[in-house]
Amino acid sequence: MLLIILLYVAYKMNPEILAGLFKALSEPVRIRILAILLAKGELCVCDLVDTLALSQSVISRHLAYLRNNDMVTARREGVWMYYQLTEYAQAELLPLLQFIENSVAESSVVQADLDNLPRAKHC
Amino acid sequence: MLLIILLYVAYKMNPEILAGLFKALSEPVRIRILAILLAKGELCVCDLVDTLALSQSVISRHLAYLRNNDMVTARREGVWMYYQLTEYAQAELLPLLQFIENSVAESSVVQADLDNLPRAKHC
DNA sequence: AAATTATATTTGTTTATCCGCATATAAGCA
DNA sequence: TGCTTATATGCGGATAAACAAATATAATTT
Repeated sequence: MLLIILLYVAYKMNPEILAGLFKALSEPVRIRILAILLAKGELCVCDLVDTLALSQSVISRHLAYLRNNDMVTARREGVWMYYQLTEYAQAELLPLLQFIENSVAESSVVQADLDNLPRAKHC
Repeated sequence: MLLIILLYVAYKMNPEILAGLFKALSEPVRIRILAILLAKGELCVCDLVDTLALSQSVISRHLAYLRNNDMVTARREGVWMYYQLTEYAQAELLPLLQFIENSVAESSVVQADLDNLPRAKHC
C-alpha cells in the first residue's frame, strides 16, 4: 500500500515536476550525453570525456545532474562507472527521448560525437 | 535560395538550440500557460492572470519568454493582447506539446486552472 | 603501503533568471 | 485632453546553475 502510494507520488507529474525535468534537459552537454546514450546504450565516463572532448569535471557534474533527476543510472565495474538511461527514462520519457533523437540526429555536433565514439578507450 | 537557407538554418536543431527550447519549458508557470493554450486555443493576458491567479507582471514576462522562443504569438484586439501557440509550435513541437498535455492532464494544479478558466473575464 | 587511474565533489566566481515593485506604453472613453 | 484599463518592461535583490581548478574518494597495481 505504501509502495503504491510512493510510486504514484513519484511518477505523478505536475507543472513543477515537469518543469524540473525540462530543466534537466536544458543544457547542450546533457543533450549530447543523452543522444549518445540513446545511440550506444551504455558508456563509461572516460569514453564520454573522450568523445565529447570536455573536461572530466564537466561531464561528471552533468551526469550527476541527470542522475539526480532519475534519467541515468550508474554501474561500477572496477574503476569505471558505466552510465545508461534509467528504466523510468526509457519507459515514461520515451516520447521525449525520441523527440530529442529526431531533433538532433542531423546536427553536425551530434554526428561528430557519434563519429568520435568508436575511437574512445573502451569502445 | 536565401529564403531556403534561412528556413533551413532557422529550423535545424542542434544541442544548443534544443537546450534553449527546453529551457523555455523549464518553468512551472510557462508549463501551465502552455497547457491552457493547448486546451483553449487562444486567450488574452487578463484571462491568464485571472485563471492562474498570478500577478500581471509575472504572466507578461513569461509570455515574453515564450514569444522570444517562438512558441506563442500575440494579436492585439483593442486593449487586449490575445496569445496562441505559433504555427511552428503546433507543427514542429507537436510531440513535445502532446507530452506536456499528457503529463500534466491529471495534475490538480492544471485541472484547477482549467476549472477557473470559464470564470475569467473574457471566457 | 604507496602510486596510479577513474570518478566525484568542493570552492570560488560568473552569469542567468526569477520575483516584486514601480514605471512606461498603448488603447479606449469621458 | 485627461483618466482608466491592459499590457510590457526596467531595476534591484535573491537564487540557481554554469565553469575551472583543486581536492577527495575508490579501485587497481606494484
